[in-house]
Amino acid sequence: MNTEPLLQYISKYIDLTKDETAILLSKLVYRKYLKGQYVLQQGDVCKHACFILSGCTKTFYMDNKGQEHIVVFSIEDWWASDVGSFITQTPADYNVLCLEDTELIQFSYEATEVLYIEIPKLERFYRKIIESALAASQKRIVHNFSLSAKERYLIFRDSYPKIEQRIPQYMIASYLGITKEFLSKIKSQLILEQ
Amino acid sequence: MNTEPLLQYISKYIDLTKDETAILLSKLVYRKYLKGQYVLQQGDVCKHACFILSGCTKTFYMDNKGQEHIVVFSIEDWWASDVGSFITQTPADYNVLCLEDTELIQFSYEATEVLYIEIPKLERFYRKIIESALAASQKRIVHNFSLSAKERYLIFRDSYPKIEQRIPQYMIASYLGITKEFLSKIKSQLILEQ
DNA sequence: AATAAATGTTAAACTAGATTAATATCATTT
DNA sequence: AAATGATATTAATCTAGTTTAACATTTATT
Repeated sequence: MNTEPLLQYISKYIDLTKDETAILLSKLVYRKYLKGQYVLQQGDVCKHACFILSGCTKTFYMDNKGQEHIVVFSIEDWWASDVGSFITQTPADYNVLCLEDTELIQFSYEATEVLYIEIPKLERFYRKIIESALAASQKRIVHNFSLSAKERYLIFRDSYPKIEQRIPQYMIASYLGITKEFLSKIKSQLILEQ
Repeated sequence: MNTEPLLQYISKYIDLTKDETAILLSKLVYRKYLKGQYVLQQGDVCKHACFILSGCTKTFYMDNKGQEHIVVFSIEDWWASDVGSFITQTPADYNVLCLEDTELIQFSYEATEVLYIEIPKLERFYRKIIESALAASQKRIVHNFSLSAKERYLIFRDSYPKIEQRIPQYMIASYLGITKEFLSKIKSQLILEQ
């Protein structure tokens, strides 16, 4: 497995010695999924936090009316998992599905528990990642309340230009919390405006 | 200051020795606010993570149309701060205002940095808290998309029965992301139904 | 190249929730 | 007990976003 992207990523937060790096890598598992495969299905326990090397996933929730709601898209150098399920080892609320062939590195729950003890620094690393994810999540709640669908779309487009091009429009609508028809309307409006 | 509630709370996640507890307490500051006072104002840097001993705060965001959006209510045994601002030490997006006279324990940013080094176990403690907060925040995003205002109100009422009684209805409406008039309508509907 | 499958657009009718505005209730102060 | 300010209700009108349904376009498959 190509561990460079992960080590690079970790080094932004903490410094690992050679020995520590060796321990870390010995606990990790490489896994490749094909487009259309599930990394996690709601109802199953999320046994791995996954660091994406290549490809793209959507994390979504299927409500009791059978409607799909996309929580987040994940691409290279980011994570895919159901945090709630992973930390409590209880059934997941979310599905993680590959939108492209996807290579990732799995941190199993057991491995993280051991790693936190063997390399306490990793607590700090993981804490920092989760802190930023929480800040982003809270900002999204506020945006959903205070901004119109059009404003939210513009922010999404600016924040994730790379993602927009790789993903069908109806999924972006689901991420924004609107229908595909309405997103289509917004886009044609934007074209008229400029 | 009465440190019992905090120590009790921490002990749910990690075990501290007497020495560690002493170090921890030596870095903390007790602070009392009156009803109506700000613990944090948007634009200021969030210099403290605050553990609430008594009282109640609202964390809210004032949008550019002058509208207030409540992100969270915090009471005894919970935290109040702007995580994003605190971890990056950049200006806050949120305000934290006391809805009652409020006693709290301040963890300054500098103190937490020192404490993480002196008592590495605290990384684990804080990581776990943040993880649950993230899981809760993600669940809220999905709820806001997939549930009607009425369903969201019922979930709020069930999840935070203690909070509902202490807080004016128009603030609960703001937390739910609806107008006070519409919440009023929902409540009268619920009365008719039963 | 032809067909099927997936994705995107348009427009009309509809609804959850917002806005406005008037009135009612409750708590606090004088 | 009257008066003030804060909170809550009700009803009419309005709008952002949904639903339904028909059609258009792009992509993948044979």
